[in-house]
Amino acid sequence: MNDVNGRTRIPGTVAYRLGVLGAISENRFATAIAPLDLKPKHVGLLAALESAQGLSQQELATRLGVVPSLVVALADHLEKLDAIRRERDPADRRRQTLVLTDVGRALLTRCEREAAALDRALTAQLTAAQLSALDEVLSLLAAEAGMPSPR
Amino acid sequence: MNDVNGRTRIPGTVAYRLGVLGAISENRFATAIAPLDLKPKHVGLLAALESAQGLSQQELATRLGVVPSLVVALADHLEKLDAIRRERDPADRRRQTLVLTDVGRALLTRCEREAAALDRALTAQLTAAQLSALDEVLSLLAAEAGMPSPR
DNA sequence: TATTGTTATACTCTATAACTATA
DNA sequence: TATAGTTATAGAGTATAACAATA
Repeated sequence: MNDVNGRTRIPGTVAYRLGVLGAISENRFATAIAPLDLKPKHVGLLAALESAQGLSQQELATRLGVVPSLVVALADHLEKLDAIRRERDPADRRRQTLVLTDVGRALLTRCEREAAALDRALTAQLTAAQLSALDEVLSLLAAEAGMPSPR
Repeated sequence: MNDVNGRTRIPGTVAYRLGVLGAISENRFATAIAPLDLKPKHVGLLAALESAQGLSQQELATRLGVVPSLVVALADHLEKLDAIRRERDPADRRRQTLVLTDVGRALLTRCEREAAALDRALTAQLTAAQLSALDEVLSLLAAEAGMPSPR
């Protein structure tokens, strides 16, 4: 597919194109949510919390594929926005359980709308068949890449 | 496609998945070429130079979608590796034309092999039909995203 | 006066490692 | 002694802005 005369041109590789496209997608999403004072990683944390309320920061770190100290920074910011609350686990007072507040849920909803709009713009030229092929292929690639998932 | 009960879940969006997948791809490529003392952006510059020899640093900055001062840093490093040479344009002595050396071409070839191997690993589970659908869809997405291309 | 390349500087993101408090 | 979270620190990467040389 990318080979010409047995040579693979870098800009034609799936890896290269995914990298560039991914950076553009993330940039656009970051721009869209900037007015909410959120960055993509914050949204990842909120989404992870929504699907599994009351995770500890360590668990979050694993799910998001980041280092625990980064979760601290993300949680600090989200707490300042009243989007989450930290609650001590009574059973083990070292652990802090993060819970989504109403404000956090509302923020997440607004982010979802932005993401949906971005998706529409991005996939505007795709037929329904191409769209479902994309969905399928992204899932296969994600599995192959061992993509950490907040789901 | 990503909507459940009229709600778009962030982790299901094309934008989100492209972002994560792109970051993973870039990381893997970065790891693969680290022994060559190169980063993905260096390879992007080499690839751009190969398809259009003798570009100025300004032109490169535009093609790569980065700021001119970053091209200086990338070119400094590549020059130290003897992968490129800077040549003053005799017609306009402010301009410096970057040219790929034999060392640079050899490095690029090794990067191409790494990229090809990465692609094989990434797309191992895809059928031929899915692979060509992916190719097509990536091109459409790239066009829609206004992806800067070193080609 | 405008443009090319460079340098100086600063900012964002994230990781590593040391530290505190609980266990 | 081990673990959850935090803090302090540092590094990579990249942008902005001031500057020098040339047009």
